[in-house]
Amino acid sequence: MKIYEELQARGLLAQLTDPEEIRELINEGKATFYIGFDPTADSLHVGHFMALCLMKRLQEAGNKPIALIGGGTAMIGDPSGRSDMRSMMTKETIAHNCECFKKQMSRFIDFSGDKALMVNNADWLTGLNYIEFIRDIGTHFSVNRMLTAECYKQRMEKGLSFLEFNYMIMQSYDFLELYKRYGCNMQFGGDDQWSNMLGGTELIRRKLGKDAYAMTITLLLNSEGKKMGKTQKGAVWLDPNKTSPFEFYQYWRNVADADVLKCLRMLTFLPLEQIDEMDGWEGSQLNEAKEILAYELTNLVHGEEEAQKAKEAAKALFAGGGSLENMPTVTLEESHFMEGNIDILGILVTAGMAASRSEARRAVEQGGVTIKGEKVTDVKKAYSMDEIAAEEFIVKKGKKSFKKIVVK
RNA sequence: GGAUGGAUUCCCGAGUGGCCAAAGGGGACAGACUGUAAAUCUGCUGCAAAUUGCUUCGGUGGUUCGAAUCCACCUCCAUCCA
Repeated sequence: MKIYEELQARGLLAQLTDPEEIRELINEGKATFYIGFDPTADSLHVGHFMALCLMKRLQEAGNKPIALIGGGTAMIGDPSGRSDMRSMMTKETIAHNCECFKKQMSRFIDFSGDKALMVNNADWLTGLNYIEFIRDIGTHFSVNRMLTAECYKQRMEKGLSFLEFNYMIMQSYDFLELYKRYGCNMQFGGDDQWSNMLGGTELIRRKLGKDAYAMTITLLLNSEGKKMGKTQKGAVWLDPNKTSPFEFYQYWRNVADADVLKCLRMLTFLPLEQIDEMDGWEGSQLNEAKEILAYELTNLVHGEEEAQKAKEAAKALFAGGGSLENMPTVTLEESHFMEGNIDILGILVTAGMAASRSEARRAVEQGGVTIKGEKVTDVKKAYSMDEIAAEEFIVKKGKKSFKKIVVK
């Protein structure tokens, strides 16, 4: 099975400008393609992960990826899929984020030799001369047409600033620039980028008379139609300091039944035959598929050792047995204790399991807190330093939140 | 530049002088049921030394015994006119 067919079978392809041409291009390994990443945070998240996997897959098939970091476009902000304006970021923040992105990407993509490139569009965008630019590029864009694009339509109701309106033009210009500099003939992106991407292919045609292609990746939505990789607390990050491998593992361990197979197909590198076998699984057997999914993804992002640890910890907590070694641990310092004691509310707050003492109090009052297997009913219950240090001090809040407490 | 409408807690949204830490819904959290799923039901949802105290309704001042609510100025947003 060639790469194009594989991508299709995994359900990754959404929209393509020219399916036949693209198929030939990537199957022959003749594509030089780019994917843009806006450095809006200091870590990549699950949404980017899909794009990275795609780059990896295509690179393995002999194509050349360019990772474009949007240091320039980040200063504008993409209005696609947003109902309100982005808050503006400072140049310093953007520069910092770009650095973080670079580090993380190197884990997935082989940048050695000439196999892949990483460039920053700030290199060509920040120096642009306004008059020259609008004469040169602006003439090729019809406002009437731009307004019919889906990404702007949504914003017509809420309001759209001229700044953001320019995003599409900037992104199109990126494509043109990459085509000229590196012979980049294809762009990939999330499905919400479609109209921005088409802008680029058209600009290249008008400006250079050449063909370029665009292809979008299916957005990973859960069965409720919401973007996956987001929790209430924010995105699921790839940076272990922002989302620990254990949390990362748990996120995938807990996906809804309806989403497991889709995730396996779209996110993992497991052979399709193996995934197809799981397709018939139901009930508790489907639970195993979730374990596989969680393990595979943690392995990809954090490595085998971390994946194994997360799996062990999960087993220990939920199924009994397994090792308690690798459970997320919180270390208390002497300053956390008042006269040698710390109360239950203090433990919950310090461990990050409750945002405030009030919240912790509620959890205890409702019978949601267990320590060393025993339910805590007294809000005022306190523990001494020795008690905590003596044996495995496991705090459980609710069904899925566990922390091991140790004393420094 | 002019006219009008608006800004309320995580989100949507009610509240036009005390009965307001602020209705209702969503979400989150906790409990029951379960498979670490979904659905359903129940509780809960500003903070704290907790039958009490403190801080919140875009911002700053003011009126009042008392202001989310009235007044002045400011900031931001939307719609229409230019």
